[in-house]
Amino acid sequence: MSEERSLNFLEEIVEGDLSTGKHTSIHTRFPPEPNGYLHIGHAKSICLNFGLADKYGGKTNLRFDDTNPVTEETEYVESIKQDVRWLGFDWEEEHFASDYFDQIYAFAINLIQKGLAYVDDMSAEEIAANKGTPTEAGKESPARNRSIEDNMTLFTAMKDGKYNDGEKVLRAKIDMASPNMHMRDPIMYRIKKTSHHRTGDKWCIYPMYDFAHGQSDSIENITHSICTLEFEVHKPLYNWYIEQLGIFASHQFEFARLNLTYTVMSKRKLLQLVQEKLVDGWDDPRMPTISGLRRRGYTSASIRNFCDRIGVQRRENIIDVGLLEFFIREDLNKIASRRMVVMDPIRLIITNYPENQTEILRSENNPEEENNGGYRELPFGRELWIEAEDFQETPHKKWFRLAPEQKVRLKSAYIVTCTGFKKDENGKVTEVYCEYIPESKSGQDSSGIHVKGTIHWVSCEHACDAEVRLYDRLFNVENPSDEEGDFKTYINPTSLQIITQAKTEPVLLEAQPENHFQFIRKGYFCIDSKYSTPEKLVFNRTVTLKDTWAKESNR
RNA sequence: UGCCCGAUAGUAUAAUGGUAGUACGACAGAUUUUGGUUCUGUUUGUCUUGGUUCGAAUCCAGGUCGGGCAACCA
Repeated sequence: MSEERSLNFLEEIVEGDLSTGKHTSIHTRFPPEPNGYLHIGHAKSICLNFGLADKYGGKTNLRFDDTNPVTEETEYVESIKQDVRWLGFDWEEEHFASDYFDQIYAFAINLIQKGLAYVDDMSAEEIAANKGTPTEAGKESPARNRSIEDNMTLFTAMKDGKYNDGEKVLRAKIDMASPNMHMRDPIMYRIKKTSHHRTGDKWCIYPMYDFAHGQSDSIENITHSICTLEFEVHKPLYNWYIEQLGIFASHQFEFARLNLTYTVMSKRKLLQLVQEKLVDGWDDPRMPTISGLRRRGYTSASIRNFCDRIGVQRRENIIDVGLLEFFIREDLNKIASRRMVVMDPIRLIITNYPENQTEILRSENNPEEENNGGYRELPFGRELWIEAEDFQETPHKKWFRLAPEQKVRLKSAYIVTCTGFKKDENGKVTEVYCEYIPESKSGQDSSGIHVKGTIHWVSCEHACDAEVRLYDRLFNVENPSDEEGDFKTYINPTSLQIITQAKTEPVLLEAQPENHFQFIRKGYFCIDSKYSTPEKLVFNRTVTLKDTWAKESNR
């Protein structure tokens, strides 16, 4: 089934480690900080970590990197778990860095007793000032040569809450002249008298990322600790702690994070959009979050396929958001039920069709499926809603929809010939008149007439009203973070268009939140899980159909 | 101006010293009761300069360009 693919660099590393016997099995982990919602960039990491373990018969843990109580919340923990599951992955073990606080504390004591850590009393500003610059060595703190006994006493006092935030820190004694800034006596522990979402007020000192992450990996026997490129400079420190502590040697490997055109991906920026109410929450369908994509109508399979296709490398990249759209169209084309919905309705009156007559026609659910995915019933009558844009008074040269005297097929119904139209006082066409050809009925057409155009329609008498939300990219520049000034000035003002009076065929009343639809000739849609009610349906457009006519007509 | 990383069509991604291939996009055509889908074809690329070699996208050296690093964030 699966095509033959060459190995990515992480797979090569894993295969190497397995074949040399360095490891007999592999263990990865996905380590989000619960301070925001997961986005498509995390999906790449999730697919990587779970995919790698799965491919080589290993295991993957879910671990929450919750070492900073100021930013973390249980709400985020729950959403992260839901999103990982929705993406189709199940973790081996669930952990929290906070579960290891006792052990990490013991690691700190261990380093103090080896003379490799000391309590510093300088302020944050002083420490920064003494750190030097990338081209200049830092200065050693006067506290650096405190005795082990003093350090023990002071660190215990820190833990016991004898000091306020910022008064003391525990630092590793490494090298203030290192060319790697992270090795210049990095901070291991800081005081934060803040309640933690899991440990409450048990602790008032919390380990820094660097003094928690590698140790957590080690405790869980993670063999391959995969993270993004910006952590590359942390690796020497990651290794230093593990070495000095003499614990299981996990190894860190870095890959380039995902960037998408017309999208921002940093949690900080996404949080801003949410807090400043520029979007409707983390799950706004325009957000690149997993929950946003889900609400928009993306399938988890399409996201997995996307992540698989973009691969993994160590070079910076920005991927065309069109590729994501390709994968969702590919998936939805196979599974979405076809329905007819008119978004900008005008009346089409079939003058030679009997008044008060209704016919029940049938139409295939999905021509891509076996047996057309079954059929649904479609009421047809003398007056129909059609799209205003499907009629042109003076047609474009390659136009093959409705125009005076032109013929068109009404999808799954009859061929009609346009005989006239009516305009209102503003010159807008409000009604189009036509005559139908009784012998041209869909499925039993004996008319011998072939038309180029087919349009969708909904019976006026049977139509249901619905709200339809059309989404476009959130930003109108390719790389908002690259532009001058505030990224928010590049928000696309028309990224959400709400159509309140769309006309739908009656079977859509049965639509369920998990259903995917193709509104014929319009795009893929789903029920909005947040605002749709049985009384008032609200649909989200997942993505448009490819539209070669739009290109042609714009020439 | 220190350290680290990277550079293959428009965007991604292969080729692991031996024919630069694939996907998306773009363009053209065929099919089509969705201007959708499907099918066919076309198009565009190894950052640069040297070196090693019978042979270099691949190895080496210099350059150029891009990214990261100076939070008591992760």
